[in-house]
Amino acid sequence: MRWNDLRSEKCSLARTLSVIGDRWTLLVLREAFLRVRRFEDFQKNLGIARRVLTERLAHLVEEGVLEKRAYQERPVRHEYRLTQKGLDLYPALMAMVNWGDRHYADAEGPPLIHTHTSCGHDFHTVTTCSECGDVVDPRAVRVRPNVAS
Amino acid sequence: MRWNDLRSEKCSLARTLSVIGDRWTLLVLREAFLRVRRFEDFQKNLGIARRVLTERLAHLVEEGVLEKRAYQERPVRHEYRLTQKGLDLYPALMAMVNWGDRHYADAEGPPLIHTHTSCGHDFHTVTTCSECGDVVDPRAVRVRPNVAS
DNA sequence: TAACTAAGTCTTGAAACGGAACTGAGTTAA
DNA sequence: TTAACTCAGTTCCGTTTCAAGACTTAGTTA
Repeated sequence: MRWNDLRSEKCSLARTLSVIGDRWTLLVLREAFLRVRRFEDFQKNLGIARRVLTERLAHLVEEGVLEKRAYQERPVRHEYRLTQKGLDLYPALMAMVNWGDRHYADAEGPPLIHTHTSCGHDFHTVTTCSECGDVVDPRAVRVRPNVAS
Repeated sequence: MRWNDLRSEKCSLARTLSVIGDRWTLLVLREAFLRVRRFEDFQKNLGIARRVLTERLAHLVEEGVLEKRAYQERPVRHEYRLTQKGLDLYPALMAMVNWGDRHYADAEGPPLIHTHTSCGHDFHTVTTCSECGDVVDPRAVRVRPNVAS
């Protein structure tokens, strides 16, 4: 299976992976969530090959995850900002951060502390059921194909 | 940056990606969550190159995400099962599935329907704050380095 | 005029991948 | 009791992608 085939799979995970499913893209998005916006800054922070960065940014723009806009003319310089669709990836990123925090933190604890400004506390994300609000245990989930589709 | 360097980054996302950060690994885990356990079944369902599958399964076993156990002797045959650490990846997988459902579903809706057996409803996951229980908006989060670490 | 900056593009050798054939231990069918 | 089959890999080879670093372009500052 090739990258482009992923997009046409009847699977939302595969479709998501066709957009963000490689290591560099996720790290680019990490930087974007940390408010990095410029090519040079992405490149310096990540040590990514410039050609690969060019290609990944273009792909994310094409998919509507990032928006490219000029922040000055003469010379024209662009920045890359998360769109709403990009912000919607936050739960996925945070779920991975949480897993890393839980299973790969060193003795001093996780590398970053997250504060929820609306309640004022340091926090981590919790994955709950949209219907009953309880924490979701994967063993309590059954899956069936959507017959309509 | 090479794959192995990711592991030693002071970033939980990078560390997580060093384990599950490539397209095939995530698809292998999708199958595992759908209760696939055998080499041949992973291979057939995914169309993955056998060498790549061998390598990914070994890596996931090494990291403690999957457990390899014999399900018969004579001839010895093994199966791969999610460990608790593997099950802990459920929020990450589901967050990606949700994003795909939201942004890439076709007219008939998402490919799969998930039912929460403990409340009986079809559902999707919601990412909430561990402290106040509200849905987390990324714009309401501030991040700081863990000074202890 | 010279150095500098941002945002790329180009080149080259190394690593990873896809596809398909091959292996080996044991089992079932003729 | 040989032939075909199954599962779980391993090997080989040509193609694709990647890493690293040099080069380019448009305009700015010293």
